[in-house]
Amino acid sequence: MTGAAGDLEPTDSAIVRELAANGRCSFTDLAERVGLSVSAVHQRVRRLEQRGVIRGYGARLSCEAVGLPLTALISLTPIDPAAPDDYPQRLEHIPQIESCYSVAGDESYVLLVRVGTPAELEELLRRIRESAKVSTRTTVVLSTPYEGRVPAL
Amino acid sequence: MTGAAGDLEPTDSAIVRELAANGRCSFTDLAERVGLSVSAVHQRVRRLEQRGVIRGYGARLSCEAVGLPLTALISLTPIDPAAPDDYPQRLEHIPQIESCYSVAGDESYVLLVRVGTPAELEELLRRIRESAKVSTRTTVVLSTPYEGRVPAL
DNA sequence: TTTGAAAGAGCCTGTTA
DNA sequence: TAACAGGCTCTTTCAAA
Repeated sequence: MTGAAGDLEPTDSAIVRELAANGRCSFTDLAERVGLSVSAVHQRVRRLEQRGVIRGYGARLSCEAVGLPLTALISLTPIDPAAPDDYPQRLEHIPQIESCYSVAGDESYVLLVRVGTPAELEELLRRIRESAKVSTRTTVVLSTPYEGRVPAL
Repeated sequence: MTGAAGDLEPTDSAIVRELAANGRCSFTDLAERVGLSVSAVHQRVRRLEQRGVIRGYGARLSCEAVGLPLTALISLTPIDPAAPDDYPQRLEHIPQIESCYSVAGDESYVLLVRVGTPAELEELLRRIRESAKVSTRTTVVLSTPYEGRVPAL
């Protein structure tokens, strides 16, 4: 199946797919691949950006090559169930936290973190527990067969 | 290669940081921000790409806007412990799987998946169990306070 | 490794259909 | 909306230091 294109036109969908895979693709190439004029593509991309469909562009980095070879998933459980639920904000300042998901289940949040060494992970856990008053359960990532694949729109 | 942790030069580090945040940044802007000539920056970026530090570029998409509002984390446990461990390959063809992590702990893998509806999640789980001969434990993501933040190099 | 220059390619606005 | 045409910026490659 081609997947759910959501409320996206076929042309917009093609543009988004192309840019997701190839973020630095020129408008000229883009135009060729989706079969439109350059200015028409240009206009559509701007609209996709303004509508928030495209939130920005980024380089895909090799975590290892960049000094962050250790990835972990950290599940958070509030210690005081009566405390206000502002955990994401309390943790936002910690740069090692790449993603923060609010989840259904036994635990309240799952964090994806990147560090250089086990010692740094230990220190990070200490900071997380301290900053957010939570208990943590950590799942260390041993390897990453694939990650951040482009969705099939 | 050598790829050890922070063996990234300050200048390369600045370039990588800038491109991670701003993937479509022009070489001219990049040169200004890191204080180098355009051609020097150009050369360094090419080298970072060849060394695999920069693996590519992509548009950051809004999953909701793109028709994939439902995210889940799926933990995998092999049914037959004697079976060969080729689960990632067996699942690779399923486009709804964005990331696949091999993890330490009770379970063997954690998948991050994106679908449009609960029904699609149900169907996806069926396919995963079938394709990989695993049992699954699914954690539904209720909201995403933040995701894919740029690492602090 | 960096620089500056120069040719080509691509970007992007305003205008027309 | 989409195409076109313009002026202008950016990319990319060179020789040189």
